[in-house]
Amino acid sequence: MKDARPCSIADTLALVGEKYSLLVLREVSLGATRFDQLVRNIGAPRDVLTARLKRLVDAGVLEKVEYSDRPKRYEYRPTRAGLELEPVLHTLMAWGDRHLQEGGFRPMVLEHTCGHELVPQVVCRECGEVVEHGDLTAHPQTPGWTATGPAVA
Amino acid sequence: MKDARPCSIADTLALVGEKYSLLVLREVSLGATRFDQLVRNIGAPRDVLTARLKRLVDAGVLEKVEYSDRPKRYEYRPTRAGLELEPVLHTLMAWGDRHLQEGGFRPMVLEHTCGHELVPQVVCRECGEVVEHGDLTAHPQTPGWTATGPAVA
DNA sequence: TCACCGAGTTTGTTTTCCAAACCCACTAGG
DNA sequence: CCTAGTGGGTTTGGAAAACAAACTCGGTGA
Repeated sequence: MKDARPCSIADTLALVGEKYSLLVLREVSLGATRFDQLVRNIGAPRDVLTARLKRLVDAGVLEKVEYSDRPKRYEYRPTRAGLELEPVLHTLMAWGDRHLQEGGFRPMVLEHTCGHELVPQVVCRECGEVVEHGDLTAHPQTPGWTATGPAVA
Repeated sequence: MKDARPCSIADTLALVGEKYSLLVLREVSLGATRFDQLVRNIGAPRDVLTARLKRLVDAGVLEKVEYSDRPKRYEYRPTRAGLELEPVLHTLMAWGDRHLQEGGFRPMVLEHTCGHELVPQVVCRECGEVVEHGDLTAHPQTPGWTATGPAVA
């Protein structure tokens, strides 16, 4: 991954894009914050999960909190930054619900305080409109890069 | 990944969550649709990229389009389903811009048709409110599962 | 005393990733 | 004709990561 386009999507994925990392975020958001719960609910190998948790804690997305000494036991809670990844989870869920669940099967429904089932939608903060592909123009800010690739190549 | 929570987030990630897959979507959304462009702009090994493209085509997220016979050459275009993954990219970008780019460095700015820089936000489609963590309640629809794990364990 | 629990760590094997080199069809230049 | 270059891959061989299962450690409860 050298000489690639500088991009905050790639940078974010470098932190939370490894296998299981976003599922860890899903679990801690739902309140399953302990190691064995994570192993069971995600189905990840324990050693891999250990590595992911360490990385997420180091990145400031989770914090390791002692919930018992004697024996020492810890749980993993989402930080503010961690909770702010929920929009990513919601857009992934929305896409899966729309394109993957044949027959309308849904394993989980999130209810919004407004009383309805949550159907997440991305809007422009400025004008409030739903963001469509055709409504966007890319402006590269890195010398040598254009929207479709390196300018000097 | 056996016996894990049934979940459309996990299902979606199983399709597009492997390393580089979402970056491929980023590139084709920006108009870089050819193999060598993808290799250069993403920085992925060619054989891995080949595997990802095949998977994304099989999943119906990309389509392989001939743009020249003699010599046969193909490009990869996002399908409608592929373009509908853009909200995922936008929320990843928003998080990275907010938490990762110290000093305000930005490699790319997306301009919305409203004339402002795009700052993506997830809202509830029903009421239009910005979705916050505390405003959600999970309703499991799978027998044996609750919000925090298996009910029968 | 013995079984059990949570939270990992260790072990040995299977997969995947990776960079570099190579291949093939074709085009352009000399 | 010979050679170089381009686009879109495939092949090769070694390094890294994932995986399941077994094990460890501190402590509890019967």
